[in-house]
Amino acid sequence: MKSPLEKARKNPESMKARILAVARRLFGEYGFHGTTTRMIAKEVGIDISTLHYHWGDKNDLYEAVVMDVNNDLGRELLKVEKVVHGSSLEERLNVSIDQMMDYLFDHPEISNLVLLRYFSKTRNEIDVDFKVPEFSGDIARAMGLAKDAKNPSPRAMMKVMSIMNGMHSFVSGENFFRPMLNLDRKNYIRAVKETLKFILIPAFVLQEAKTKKGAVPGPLPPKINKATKQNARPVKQDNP
Amino acid sequence: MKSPLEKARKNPESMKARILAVARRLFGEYGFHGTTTRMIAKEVGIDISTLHYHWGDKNDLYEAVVMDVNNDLGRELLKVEKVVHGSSLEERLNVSIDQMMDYLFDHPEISNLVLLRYFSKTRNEIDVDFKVPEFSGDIARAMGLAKDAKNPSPRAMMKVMSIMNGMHSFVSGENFFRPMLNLDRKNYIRAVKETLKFILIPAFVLQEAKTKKGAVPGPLPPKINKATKQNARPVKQDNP
DNA sequence: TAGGTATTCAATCAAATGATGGAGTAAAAA
DNA sequence: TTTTTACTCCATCATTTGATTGAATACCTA
Repeated sequence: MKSPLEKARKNPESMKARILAVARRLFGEYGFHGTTTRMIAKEVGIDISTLHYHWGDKNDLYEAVVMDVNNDLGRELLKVEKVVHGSSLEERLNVSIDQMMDYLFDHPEISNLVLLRYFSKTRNEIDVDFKVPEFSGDIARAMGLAKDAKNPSPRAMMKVMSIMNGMHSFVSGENFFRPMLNLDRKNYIRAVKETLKFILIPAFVLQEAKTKKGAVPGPLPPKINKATKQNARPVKQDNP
Repeated sequence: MKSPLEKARKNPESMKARILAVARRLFGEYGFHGTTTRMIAKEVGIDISTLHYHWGDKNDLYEAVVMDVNNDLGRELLKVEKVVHGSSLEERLNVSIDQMMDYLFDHPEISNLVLLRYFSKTRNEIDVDFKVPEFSGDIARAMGLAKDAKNPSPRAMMKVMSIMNGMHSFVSGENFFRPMLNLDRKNYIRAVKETLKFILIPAFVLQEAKTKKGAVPGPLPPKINKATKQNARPVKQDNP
C-alpha cells in the first residue's frame, strides 16, 4: 500500500516524479502564488491537464512537495546524526555544518521552500506543514540541549532554529548574496561554512563549558553569562 | 522638489500614504504575487482605479514600498549607531540587538519584505533593491570588521549578514515560531533577544580578543581558530 | 486479438487579476 | 462666478490562471 508520493519517489523517471521535481524547484524559486501550473507543465514539457491528472489541484501538488521535502530533510538529518554521534560538541557542529551545507547547496529548493513557509502567507489554505518542531526537538536532544526530544524547552528550540535558519538563509539567499560578494559558487559555499562555524561554535562550546563546570577547563568571559541570563525568566530552564 | 514617496511620508493621512502603508504590510505578508491590487484597495477602502491613479501599476507601487522600507531601515540603523557609538563591542551588540529587535517587532513588515526579497524571485522585473551592501558595509565598519565601509571584505559582509538574517528571521517567522513555542508576544520577543545574544556575542567577542592580542586577556579554544582559518583562502583578510 | 485500463493532450470554461476610460464631484485658482 | 485642477469611482477590457471534458493513443490483460 503506497502513497502517491512514495510511488513517485520509487521511479524518478515516471511522469508523477518528474512533475514533482519541477514543482519543487519552481515553488521554491517563486513561491506558491508566483508559480503557475502552466509554468510547471511547460518546464516538464507536458500539458497542464496531465499535471492535474497526476496530482489533482495546485494545492494538492504543493502539499505533496512539502511532504517530499520533509522526507528528504528528515532522512538527511538522520544521516548527519549517525556520522557525528559520539563526537565532542564542537566536532559535531563542525561536521554537521559541513555535511548539511553540502547537502542543502545540492538541493537549494529545500531551503527555499522551508524559509518561504516560515516567512510568507498563502491566500489558499495549505493543510500540511514542515516538521520543524519534530526536527528541532531531535536536534536539540542530539546537541545535549534537551533530554527529551519530545519536550524541549523554548530556549533550546530557539537555539536550534537559529542554527537551521542560519544555514537555510545562506543557501536560499545565494542568488542575492553571492553576486554582492563577487564570489564563485565554490568559494561562496566555503565562506558560508566558515562564517557559520565562526558564529555558531563559540556560543555552544562556551555554554557546554559553563554547564559542565570543571569538566571542560575553558574559562568564560563573565559578562556574556550575565547578559544571557538576564532575560531568562519566562522560558523553561535548559539542560537542568 | 519632492518625490512622490517623500510627499506620501509627509502626510500619513493622505490617500497616497494610506495606500503605501497597506501595500507595505500586504506585500510583506503575502509576497508580490500573493498580493493583488484589489486586496490592497479593499483594505484601504477605495477602488483599484484610485490606487492606480496614485501609484501607477503594481510594479511601481512595489518599488515605492521597497524604497520606503530602505529609508526606514537606514534611518533606524543610524539611530542605533549613534546610541552605541563608543561602547565596547559586547555592549554595542547587546544594545543594538535590543533596540533593533524592538524596532523590527514594531514594524515586522520590514523584515518580511527584506527576507522575501532575498529568498524569492518575482516573475516581473523589479528595478529597485534593498540597500544590503551599503547597510552591511556601514555595520561592518561600526563593528570594527572593516576599515572602509565602502570596501568591506566578503568575510566581514557575511558576518554582518548573519546578524541581520538572524534578527529578521525571528521577526518575520513569528507567526510560525511563536505558536510552536507557545509563548505570548512579550515573552517571545524576550526569548528572541536572549537567543540572539547567546548566539552572536561570543563569536565576535572572541574574535576581538584574538585580534587585539594581549589587550583582552581572555584565552581562546585553539580548535575554533583553526577551523575558522582553514578555509579562508579565497576571501580577503579581515581587519588586517 | 478483443476489451479494458492508464495516460496524454487539444479545446474550452469560469474566475481572478492588472489595468484603463470617462463620468462625476469637490476644492482651489482665476 | 467661472474655470481649472485634483481626486474618486463605476463600468469595462484583455490577459492570466486554475481547472475540466472528451477524444485520441498507448499499454496491458485475458
